[in-house]
Amino acid sequence: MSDQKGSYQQGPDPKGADIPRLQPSATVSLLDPSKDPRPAQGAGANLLFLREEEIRLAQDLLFFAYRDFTNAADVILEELELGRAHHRALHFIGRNPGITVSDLLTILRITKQSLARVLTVLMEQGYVGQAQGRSDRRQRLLSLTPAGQALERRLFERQRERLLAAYREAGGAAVDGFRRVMRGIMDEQARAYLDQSDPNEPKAKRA
Amino acid sequence: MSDQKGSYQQGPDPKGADIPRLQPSATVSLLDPSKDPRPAQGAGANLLFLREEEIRLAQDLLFFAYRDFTNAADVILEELELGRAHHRALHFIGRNPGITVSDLLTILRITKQSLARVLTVLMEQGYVGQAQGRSDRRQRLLSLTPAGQALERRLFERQRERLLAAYREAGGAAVDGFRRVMRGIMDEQARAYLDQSDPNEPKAKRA
DNA sequence: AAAGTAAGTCAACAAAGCTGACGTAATGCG
DNA sequence: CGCATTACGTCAGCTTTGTTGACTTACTTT
Repeated sequence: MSDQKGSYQQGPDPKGADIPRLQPSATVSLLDPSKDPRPAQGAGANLLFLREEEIRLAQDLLFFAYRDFTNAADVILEELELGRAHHRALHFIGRNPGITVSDLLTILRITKQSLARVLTVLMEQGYVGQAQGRSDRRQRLLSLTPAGQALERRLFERQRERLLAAYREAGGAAVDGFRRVMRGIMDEQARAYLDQSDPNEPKAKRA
Repeated sequence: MSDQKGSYQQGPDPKGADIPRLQPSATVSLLDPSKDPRPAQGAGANLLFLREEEIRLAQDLLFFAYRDFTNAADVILEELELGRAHHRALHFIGRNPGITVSDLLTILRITKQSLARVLTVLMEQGYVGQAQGRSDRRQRLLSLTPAGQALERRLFERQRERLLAAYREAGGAAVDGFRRVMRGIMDEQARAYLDQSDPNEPKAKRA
């Protein structure tokens, strides 16, 4: 532990080289509880503390959670010389077998040319297969080959571990809250996609 | 507890506009409930459905929520010819005034060279200022100028709207769950950073 | 005085977006 | 039928943001 980062010297440093422990002065000034503008309202039972700091914390949460979650699969991707873009395509094709190219584009919100780059590789390597649309033969219906399913599963397992641990730690009620908030953050379009994609949630089953 | 988000009607086809409505057959086959491997465990009232589908849903949630959340600030960034990387730097400098370059690097997990690129612009445009470290004069302590604070606030407001709406919709309990799960997803290092950064939260961890 | 550390910088390269311009089937409609 | 439209593919070039590697310049530490 020869290298003390910065000029802080306080207590037992848990891990020499990881966490930037910022100057307490700086940090504290930012979060000074004495200037907590929280109004002392006594309305409903579960009132929200919609202070600025709460929102800023959420920004942090999204950044770190997303970063580390996506990162979980990188080890595998690297050894196969694939990138995250490939993983994303694999994921959504796996979740929507028989999806058309244009539908996939709409989900990913990237251009045809960007998708082509990853799709070409995935097909060349035998992870994704095409089939001509039955009703519209211009369409190319995408799906995972057995190899693609296997790869997707390997990638999935890595992320699953993380999620599982987080879910266990947080508890079932928290998981429900997590889902609700995440849904609320995304666009209406994405919410609609999820509703339609998961026949469990929308209790409207059809034939 | 289940949030009945209303059902979508199958009426006119979703052409062009937004959501790719996938072939029901394809979707359903993926989510066949008949092969639900959910174990009949009895660990308390709120047992978790740790089925595969739940985890895969979370993958979707993270993708869409992160995408749309970060996207919220893009309009402003674009007119200033800045990118998301600039926003990230601005955010973390704003949240940690007086942060050193190396601490910022640790938080962002990028290289010095990558950071230099955005930091140079931010300083040239007068959004970020430097100060020599007092105890260690090699350090450059970064902080937002008034202009930087103003810009950061503009960006913040856009994201805030989204979060606020999501928080209101989901309710206070859900927000707490959201935070817990998000914390659980990220690395220990990131959790430690958050704990140390926010003197409110850090309490006895994990029961 | 020597070694190590914080920060800056040049140069080259990679991943994954983007726009623009076309080409080719297949579909749909007047 | 014939022509416009649509779904998909592809070439070419550019942008953003990340990476290595190789130094340099100040300080600090030993």
